[in-house]
Amino acid sequence: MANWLLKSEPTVYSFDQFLADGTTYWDGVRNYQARKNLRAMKKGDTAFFYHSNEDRQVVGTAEVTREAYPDPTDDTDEWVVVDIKPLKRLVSPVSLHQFKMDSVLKHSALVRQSRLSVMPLDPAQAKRITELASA
DNA sequence: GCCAACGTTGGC
DNA sequence: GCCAACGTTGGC
Repeated sequence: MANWLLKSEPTVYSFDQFLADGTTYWDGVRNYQARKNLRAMKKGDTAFFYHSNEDRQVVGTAEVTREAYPDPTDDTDEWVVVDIKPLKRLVSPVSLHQFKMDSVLKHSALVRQSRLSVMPLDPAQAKRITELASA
């Protein structure tokens, strides 16, 4: 089972809204690398939910419930979405600053490729986020 | 609000 | 196919 990180601006779509919705499709991806990652997501995979801009921290987890299918908000049929449902809110959110300070997480795509919105995490990185989140 | 990083577009 | 111009993202 793979681990992913999804970015969202809290003013556009927050984790609170996601919890209220119960499920959502992850739309609006218009970047080839992000699309490649979306297509690689499998049902049952875990995704960490990161608030960009104002918040700049990982605030919760989600599970992939449906693999990539055409983005309903896209007329060109070129882009895809996945369905996800919330798992839980983190006890302690993990900030971008913590990522940069951490010997494992500083190598993650979140730090190295700040503009990528859908990115993979390796097992060590996912484990480390979980550790920090429950501390 | 500014700016760096980076992706896309279009002229040649 | 190259590269300058431009637009967008996201951290600070």
